[in-house]
Amino acid sequence: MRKHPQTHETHMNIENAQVQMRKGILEFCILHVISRGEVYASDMLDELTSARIMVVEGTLYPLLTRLKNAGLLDYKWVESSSGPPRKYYVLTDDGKQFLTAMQETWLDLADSVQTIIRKTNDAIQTQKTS
Amino acid sequence: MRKHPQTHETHMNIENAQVQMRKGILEFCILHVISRGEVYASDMLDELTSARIMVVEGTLYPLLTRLKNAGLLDYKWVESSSGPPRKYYVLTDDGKQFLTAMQETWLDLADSVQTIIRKTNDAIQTQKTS
DNA sequence: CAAAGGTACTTTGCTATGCAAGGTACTTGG
DNA sequence: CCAAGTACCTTGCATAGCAAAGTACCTTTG
Repeated sequence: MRKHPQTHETHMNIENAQVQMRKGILEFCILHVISRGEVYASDMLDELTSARIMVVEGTLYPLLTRLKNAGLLDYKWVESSSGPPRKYYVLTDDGKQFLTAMQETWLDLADSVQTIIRKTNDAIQTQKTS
Repeated sequence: MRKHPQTHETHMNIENAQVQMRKGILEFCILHVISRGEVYASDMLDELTSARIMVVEGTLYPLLTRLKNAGLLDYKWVESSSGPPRKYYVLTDDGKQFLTAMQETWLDLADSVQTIIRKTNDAIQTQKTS
């Protein structure tokens, strides 16, 4: 059964654009937070929220599972004095290496976007003075 | 009864991470390039490639269609002296407004990530001096 | 004009992944 | 036992990047 005609219906609003922009960067940010020392999911949620990077459970848990399966993370169960046990995560050696590579990617990307923005500003200046 | 963990087989390599990071930012970069003046797809590919933002036809054309359908872009056909006619794109007023909002989103995001990176560096310094 | 080659735009099928919502499981206190 | 709190997990869907294949138009060459 064929799908709808190719309407490309979208939710092209700024909220959705923000969601799209965050994609892929979450992974980087989470590795960063874990790199500082053992943390469990709620710690990460707090950390990221305080840095204004919105992330929810339904995103975080599958992501942690993927990173664990990829060998970038390891965890141990730790009893809590007030509730169920928690999974405390740490980076593996592969994870540390991966984080370094991602940081380079991020810095390159941020630089590239800065280049785009600057070129636009240059173009506007040229228009004004001509 | 706890179920078995799900496998979540992934391609957790740095190339894929780079792809993920670019998502959502492409839209912003393309709006930027178009904001400078009328361009057609090959112009955009050249511009973005020269800023080291990799993008291919299979990504660009559907994205342009989405942006057009969302009312952010408009285009006109222009004859070429050497080949088939080209679609020259411009931003609509909505598109300009949207670009402004996206730029704010980008700057916020870049700042948030910078905060994360700085906090990690602070944590490492504290570890060393303790 | 027919074939070949170049340029430009489009579509298909697949995959990854964010997310809302709902579910499972353990602990403590009444 | 039941209710509330905390923590971790799963399901189902939508978005969007991408490789590759397809369509269409134009120019050049014989």
